[in-house]
Amino acid sequence: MPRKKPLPTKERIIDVAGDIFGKNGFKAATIRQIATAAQANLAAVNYHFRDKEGLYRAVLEDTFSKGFHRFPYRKNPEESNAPDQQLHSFIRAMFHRFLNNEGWGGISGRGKLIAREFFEPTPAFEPIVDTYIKPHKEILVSIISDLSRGKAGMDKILPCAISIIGQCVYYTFAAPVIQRIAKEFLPTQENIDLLADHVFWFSLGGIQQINTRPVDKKTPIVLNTLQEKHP
Amino acid sequence: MPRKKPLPTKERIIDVAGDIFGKNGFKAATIRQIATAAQANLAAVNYHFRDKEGLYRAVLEDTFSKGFHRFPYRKNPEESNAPDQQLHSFIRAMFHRFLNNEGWGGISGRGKLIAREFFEPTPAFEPIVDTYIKPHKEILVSIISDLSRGKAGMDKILPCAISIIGQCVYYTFAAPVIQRIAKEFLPTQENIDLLADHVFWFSLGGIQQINTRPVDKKTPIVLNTLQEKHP
DNA sequence: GCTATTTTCAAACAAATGTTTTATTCGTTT
DNA sequence: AAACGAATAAAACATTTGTTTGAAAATAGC
Repeated sequence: MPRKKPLPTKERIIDVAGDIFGKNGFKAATIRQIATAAQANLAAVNYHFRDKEGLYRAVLEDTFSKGFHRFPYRKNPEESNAPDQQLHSFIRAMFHRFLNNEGWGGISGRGKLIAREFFEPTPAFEPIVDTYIKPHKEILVSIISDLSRGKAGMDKILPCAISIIGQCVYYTFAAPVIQRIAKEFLPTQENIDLLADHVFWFSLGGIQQINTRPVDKKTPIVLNTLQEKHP
Repeated sequence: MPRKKPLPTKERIIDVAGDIFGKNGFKAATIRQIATAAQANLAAVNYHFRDKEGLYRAVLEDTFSKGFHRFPYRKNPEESNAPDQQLHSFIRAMFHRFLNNEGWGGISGRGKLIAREFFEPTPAFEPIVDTYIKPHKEILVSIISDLSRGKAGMDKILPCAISIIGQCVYYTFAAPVIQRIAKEFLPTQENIDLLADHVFWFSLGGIQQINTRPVDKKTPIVLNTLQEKHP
C-alpha cells in the first residue's frame, strides 16, 4: 500500500540527511528537519545512528563509497595507455564524479558536503582520506610521473597533482563566483566535457612547463620566446 | 588604567568575531562566545550591530577591505610591464593576501571565513563581489589577454583565469588535505614564494598550451611530441 | 499462534542561544 | 552643576534543538 516507502527507514534517513547536511552544514541542519523530510519519527535518528554525529559519519561514508564506485579512479586497462590519455580520463572521471547526477551532483547535490570536508574536515573525514583520497592521489602521481617519463621527482610531481585537483575542485565548487564571471563555464552536467578538456590541456601545458624549465631560474622564459615571435 | 582596551568595544568585537566566525562558521559561532572573547557585554553585539547577521556583514566588509588594502591588486606601474612579470606579481600578491599574517593569515586566520563565502555565499557577499572580486578578475583577464598578445578570445581567457585563481584558492584552503599529501607545499607564510613560483610556471605553460593548441583537436599533441624526443 | 526482538511513535527534558528589557555608568554639552 | 544621550551591564524571555523515555506497533523466530 505505501509505495512511497520503497527504502527502509534507515536508508531513507541517510539519503535525505545527505541533502540537508549538504545544503545547511552539520550545525545548521536539524534532526527534526531530516526526520520530517525522510517521513520518519524524530527519535529514529538517535535510534539508528546513536546521535547526530553518527548519522553524519554514515552519510559521509555512503557518499564517498557510492561516488567512487559509480565513477572509479582506477586506470582503465582497455584504454590507450598513453599517459596523456590517462590524464584526460582521470580528469574526466573526476568531473563526472563531482558533477554527474549519478555521482555527487555538484554543489546542488552532495558537493557542498564534500567541499566542507576538504576545507574544514571533521573527524569523520579521517577514514575517508585513507580509503579514498590517498589511493586516488597515487594514481594521479603515477600518471604525472609517466608524463615526465619518470624523470621528475616528487618535488615537481606533487605540486602539479595539487594544481590539477585544485582546478577540478575549484571549477566544481566555486560555481557561485563563476556564475558572475564566466557563465558559459558553469559546472553543470552538460559542461563536463568542456571543463575536462580545458583543465586537461591547461594542465598538460603546465606539467610540460614545470618539467622543461631550468631549475632555479627566476624569470619566465617560454613566453618571452613566444613574445619575441612577433616583435 | 585599563591598557588592555586600546580599541573601542565595537572594533574589538569585529576583530574577535572575525576569528570566531572563521573558526566555527556563522551558525556555530555564538554571540556569547564572541562577547566574552572581546571582553564585552553580551548585549553589546545587538546594540552595535543590530543582530548577529549585522555583525557578520561588518566582519566580512572589514576583512576584504583590509586584505585588499594591504595587498592591492592594481597593476604596479613601477614594475616591469612584461605580462609574464605582471602575472607573477598578481599570483604573488594573491598568495600574500591569502597567507600573510598582515593579510588573511590562511585557514588559521580569516581564510575559512572567505572560503565559505566562495563556496556557499551568504547575502552579505553580494556587495563584496562587485566591489572587490570583479575588478580583481578584470586585472587578471587583462594580463592573460596581454600574454596572448590580444589574440585570445574570452572563451580562452576566462577558463585560464579560473584555473589560475582556482589553484591559488585550493592551495590556500585545502591545507588539511595537502598536509597529508605534500607537507613541503603547505600553505604557510614561509612557502609563499615557493607556491607562487609553482603556480606561475604551471599557469604560464597552461596558458601557452591553450593558446597554441589547434581548435577542436581531440588528442593531445604537445606531450606526444615530448615523448617522441626519447623513443 | 505465541513470544521475543526490533522498530516506530508521541511526549517530555535539559541545555543552549539570539534577543529584549531595564537599570546604571560615563562622557559631553548647556 | 545639571541634563542629556551614548554605552555598558545584568537579568530574564522566548525559541530552538539534541536527546531520552516509555509505551505501542510491527516483525521475526520457533
